[in-house]
Amino acid sequence: MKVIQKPTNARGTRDFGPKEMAIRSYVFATIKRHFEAFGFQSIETPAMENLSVLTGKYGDEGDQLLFKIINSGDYLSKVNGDPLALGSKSLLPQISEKGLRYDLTVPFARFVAMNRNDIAFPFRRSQIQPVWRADRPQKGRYREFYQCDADIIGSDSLVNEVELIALFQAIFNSLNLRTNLIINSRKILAGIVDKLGATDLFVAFAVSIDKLDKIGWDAVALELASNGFQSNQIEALKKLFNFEGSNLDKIELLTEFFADNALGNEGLSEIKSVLRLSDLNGYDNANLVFDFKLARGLSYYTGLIYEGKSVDVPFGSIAGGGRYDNLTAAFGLPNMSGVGISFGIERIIDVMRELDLFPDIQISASQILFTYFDEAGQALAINISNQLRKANIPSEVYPDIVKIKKSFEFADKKGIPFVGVIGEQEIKDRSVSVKDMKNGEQRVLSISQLIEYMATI
RNA sequence: GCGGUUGUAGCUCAGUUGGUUAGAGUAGGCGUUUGUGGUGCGCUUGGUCGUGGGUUCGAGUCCCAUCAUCCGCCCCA
Repeated sequence: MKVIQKPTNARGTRDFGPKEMAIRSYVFATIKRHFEAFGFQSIETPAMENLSVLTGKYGDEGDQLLFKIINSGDYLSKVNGDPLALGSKSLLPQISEKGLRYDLTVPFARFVAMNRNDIAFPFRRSQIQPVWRADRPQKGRYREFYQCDADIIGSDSLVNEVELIALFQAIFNSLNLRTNLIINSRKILAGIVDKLGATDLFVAFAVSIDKLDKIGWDAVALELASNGFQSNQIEALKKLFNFEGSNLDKIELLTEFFADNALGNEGLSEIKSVLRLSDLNGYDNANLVFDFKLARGLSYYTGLIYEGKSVDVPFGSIAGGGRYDNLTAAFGLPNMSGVGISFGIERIIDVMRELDLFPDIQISASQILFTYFDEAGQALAINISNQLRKANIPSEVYPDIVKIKKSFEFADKKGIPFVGVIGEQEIKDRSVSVKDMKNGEQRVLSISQLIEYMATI
């Protein structure tokens, strides 16, 4: 038969074979373990949401990256007017009412608004599910990827921020990955433009400043100028943003800068509290860095924001989050402040792979493969295999009567560490010849001896 | 959405200024005398050269379009 079509993955998506899954499971399990240790309760939400839930939460850019699902049935027949004349923009709402989730936070906000009466606040929820973005894929960027979210909603205490920082540190400590957790407050950024008398330029300011590390001050200054900043304002910003120093030095600098600016000072005192409470944790490979350049894109953040980065591999951020005060208001539940952090497992894995931090991840497979020469051997193999499984020893039976060499090659290729041979003599004695594939040693064991032996491996 | 890169066997790639039946390594299959794998040796399957047009006596090679890929930008995990 001729293959008409070359099979490929949809753009920006990947398959995960057994080897990748072993790695992924390990990272997922680590994250999950810490989520549970901090008392987060896991939930799941559907892959698709009504577009009304998703749109308008991520800014214009985000809205464009939403995957829309076309309505079922003869969707064109229900369109009001000539579809072609309408144009994509006005046609869209008529032919699509659902979309794939873009992150886990907005669906969570919907969940909270819907279940407000059943939830004990403050609610700690964790959620590990894939999200989809119609982005152009490139290095470290996919169209389908998992997020691992932990949020605390229904409390505006800074203790929650501190807890999430501790969670961040605990996870990367376990993964043995050196990271910086960069923190800032949207209030500080807002305070800065306030102080300069450029309050309405906040968004342009945040976007440009965020790029400072990447493109350098001169390019940022140009961008600021083209966005309407005056040269004296840019001079003032230059002084702030070219400053180098410790967390405390930066706080000192800003204290002076803000003077009587209420918003800026509020942000600053939040940072101070968080730093003070977090200093007690004592994790040494997850540094806490206050950096008032950090802006972050998602438009719903209102207070403290964070971003985790690998120290050794520059790869964009591998975790991020912040406080959002009004997210559930869009779903009819006002005054519900929340704070969350999201771990980008795809990038964490990419970074760890780069650093070769997966030393002895075992691909799960059977511990022993049974092979035989005839139907009597086959029956005994099935029987013994089931006895082993009852003792929690993964095992499998080679499905065919073949040259024994073949089944040994199979075990070798699959990484099964033991092969049990059941021939005439073994059937008579109800025993198994067990070969250790690593060193080639072979011994004859009774069934009960085999179970005992395999259990000690 | 914008700019660039690359598309030849399952995978990694070669293919000389367009010239006969398109190559290698690796993976796969068979064998190496039949109750024993990893290295060796021998044989072997497998490609309408991303797709569709065009130029030419002749196209894997040149031109156009299209799709996919990877890398930047925007934005983001």
